[in-house]
Amino acid sequence: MPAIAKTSDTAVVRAARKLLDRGGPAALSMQAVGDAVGVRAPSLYKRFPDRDALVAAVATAAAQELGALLVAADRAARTPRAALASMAVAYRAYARRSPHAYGLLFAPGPGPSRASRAAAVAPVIARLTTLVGDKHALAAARLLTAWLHGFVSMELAGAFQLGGDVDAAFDYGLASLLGAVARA
Amino acid sequence: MPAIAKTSDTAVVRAARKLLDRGGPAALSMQAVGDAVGVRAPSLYKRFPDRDALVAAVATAAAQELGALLVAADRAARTPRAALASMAVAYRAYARRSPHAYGLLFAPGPGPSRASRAAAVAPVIARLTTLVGDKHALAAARLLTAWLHGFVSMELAGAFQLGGDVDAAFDYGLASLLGAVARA
DNA sequence: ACCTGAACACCGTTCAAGT
DNA sequence: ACCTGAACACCGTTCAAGT
Repeated sequence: MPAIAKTSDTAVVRAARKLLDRGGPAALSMQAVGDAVGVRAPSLYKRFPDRDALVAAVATAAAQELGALLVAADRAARTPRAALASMAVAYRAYARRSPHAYGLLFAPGPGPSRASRAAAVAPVIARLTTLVGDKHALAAARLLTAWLHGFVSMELAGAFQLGGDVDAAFDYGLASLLGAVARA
Repeated sequence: MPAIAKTSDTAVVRAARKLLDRGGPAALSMQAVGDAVGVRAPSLYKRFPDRDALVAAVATAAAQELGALLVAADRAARTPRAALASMAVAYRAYARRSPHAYGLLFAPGPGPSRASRAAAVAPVIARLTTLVGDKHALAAARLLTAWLHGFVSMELAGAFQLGGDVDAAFDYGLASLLGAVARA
């Protein structure tokens, strides 16, 4: 009874992510993932209880990836305000670069683990704490992250159809919000 | 060749919406919709080219429904600022009452018609025009609607997991934004 | 003009059987 | 311990045949 593993959890998640990036959620089928890692679909159920669990693992990896990018953007900035602006730009860039993976983060259905989602927002909360104080940091973080998520998901959905400069709208929104929270 | 129609476009959309409300997108299957209107699934293709088109029709109806609620909230208010606050509350209430229908409005995949989506936001833009002037109305509308959409979709996804009062965070965000746009 | 049953290709998932 | 083929129930969709 040798029991040779032909693949691994991480290889499965990586393959699933690639299929998602290339073709959206519908392309992430158990059969396609199995093909990509050289295994039949039923074998995947030894690693993940069902498709939702696999999708959730992809979402968790995406949340970690985004969190790492925000940390990097935060570190490269010199003032709290510049750090928040830099994280906002990095956030939007990630969503535009990986729209399907981003779409998993706050969608109904299988989502990232609580820990990974909390970790993704942690650097934003940390900066806001130094900027507005403990008392308002959480509410301010929710204001900023809600706007960020709403803006990029509307942008990805093509909901900004009334013309005008979308980049300018992003800058306007960011400046308004940073001004508003600094004043709180 | 009598050709008796057993159902109608509006009855199909209504049945699809009910299935969506009750069981989410997965419950909106062509077979279930056919059962609900007393017809076999293939007959639905005489009315809608495919499932996405039917879902888009449900999304369009939802956008019109939300737009009408915003207009009503707007009309009941006495000042531009009160009207905006009232529309924001009505917007959130709609999303919480009909989360699956709301989820269609800005999601990837089949969405509402451009006209219906524009109509849903029109009362917000109108109020902002009187409040901040033509020049900033569009950017201000995008700030407000992006925050609204982000807030309610994060709330629906259960993304506010760090505790605190979510209602208070909504009020804080709304007050901050109304202050920010009034100042612009 | 609309409805139907039969068929096709594709899902996710279970499970007994292999090594 | 992991992998497989076969099977099941369910999809969306097409199409020839009915009235």
